[in-house]
Amino acid sequence: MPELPEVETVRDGLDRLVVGAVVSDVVVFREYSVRRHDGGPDSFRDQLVGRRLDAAVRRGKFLWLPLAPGSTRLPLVEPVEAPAAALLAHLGMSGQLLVRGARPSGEQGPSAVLDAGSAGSSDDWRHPHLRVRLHLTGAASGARYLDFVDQRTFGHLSVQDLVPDGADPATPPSGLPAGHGSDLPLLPEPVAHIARDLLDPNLDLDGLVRRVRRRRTQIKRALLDQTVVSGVGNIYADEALWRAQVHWARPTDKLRATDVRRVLGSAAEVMREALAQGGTSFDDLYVNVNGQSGYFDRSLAVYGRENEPCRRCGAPVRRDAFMNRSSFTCPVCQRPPRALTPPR
DNA sequence: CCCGGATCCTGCTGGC
DNA sequence: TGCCAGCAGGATCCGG
Repeated sequence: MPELPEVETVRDGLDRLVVGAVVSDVVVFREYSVRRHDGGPDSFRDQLVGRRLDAAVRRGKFLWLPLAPGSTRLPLVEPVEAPAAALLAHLGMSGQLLVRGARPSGEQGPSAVLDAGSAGSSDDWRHPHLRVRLHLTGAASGARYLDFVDQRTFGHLSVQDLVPDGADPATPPSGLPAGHGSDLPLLPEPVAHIARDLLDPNLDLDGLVRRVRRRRTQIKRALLDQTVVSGVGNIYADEALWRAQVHWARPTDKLRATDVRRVLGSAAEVMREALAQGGTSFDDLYVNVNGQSGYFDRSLAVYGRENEPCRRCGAPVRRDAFMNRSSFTCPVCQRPPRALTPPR
């Protein structure tokens, strides 16, 4: 499932392969995939055709490509005006953004084969779950299509106005890694209420610890609340809590600051490790822009490992129902709160 | 404002 | 073999 490391992997691929390209056409195969766009598929197309994809930016699990007036000519001078709109993407639980037709380049290493899934077929090959296709011109990589593929359709694309950061208007100055975007003062409107993520260089960690401890909920709920801290999903939440040896049901307002800090640090750590391995995938639902899977699932300590031995103490991993999904814990390493001592 | 549960959707899996 | 319930889950909506 795409969480922060997977989305960042995609962002990096888009940055390298489609930024600078101009959208020459848009085909929406499934209207539901642009349901968050105000005006529907026709408006979505109208607002993209002729515009240049100017950057690839991410916050948490949201990803966007700011739009600029289209010109296939390489700009000699940076545009004076900031883009007023962006193509916004959320991958949901099965969304993929696949770049097709790009030429391999020496710098891209083994990820440079960009036609995964289309070997032997024509350039117009369509994935069975293709929902939206952007036709591109002028990409330095040679990319011809940007395909939004999404089996379970929780993901979506839209064009959104860029607005000031609602939760954090006093944005620190720039000088940050290019492309990350935390130095950009404007966000797509649906992202304005999303908190900074744990890999954001401008994250206020002390403020986040205080904010978590002010809440009256369970620690895992706080971790999954994208208005508190973004980018963490069910998988990395369980992995982070296991590393920090904190049970998911512990009440936030009774946790020590040092424990909250350790949980957040573990989450950042596990996501950095996953990112270094190209993200997590259990099947082919998550892939990078080239259609290749990450390998982090081989490193998971508890998620999806019910009844298998804890990698730290050997006790069988326990699965609990949680928020209409699952939580995986080591019953020995992660002591449950007294109020919730589980049966058995 | 804060919290938590229901809901959207598709395809695969497992039980009978 | 076939059918259907259950499951996966991020963000949003809505009721308390």
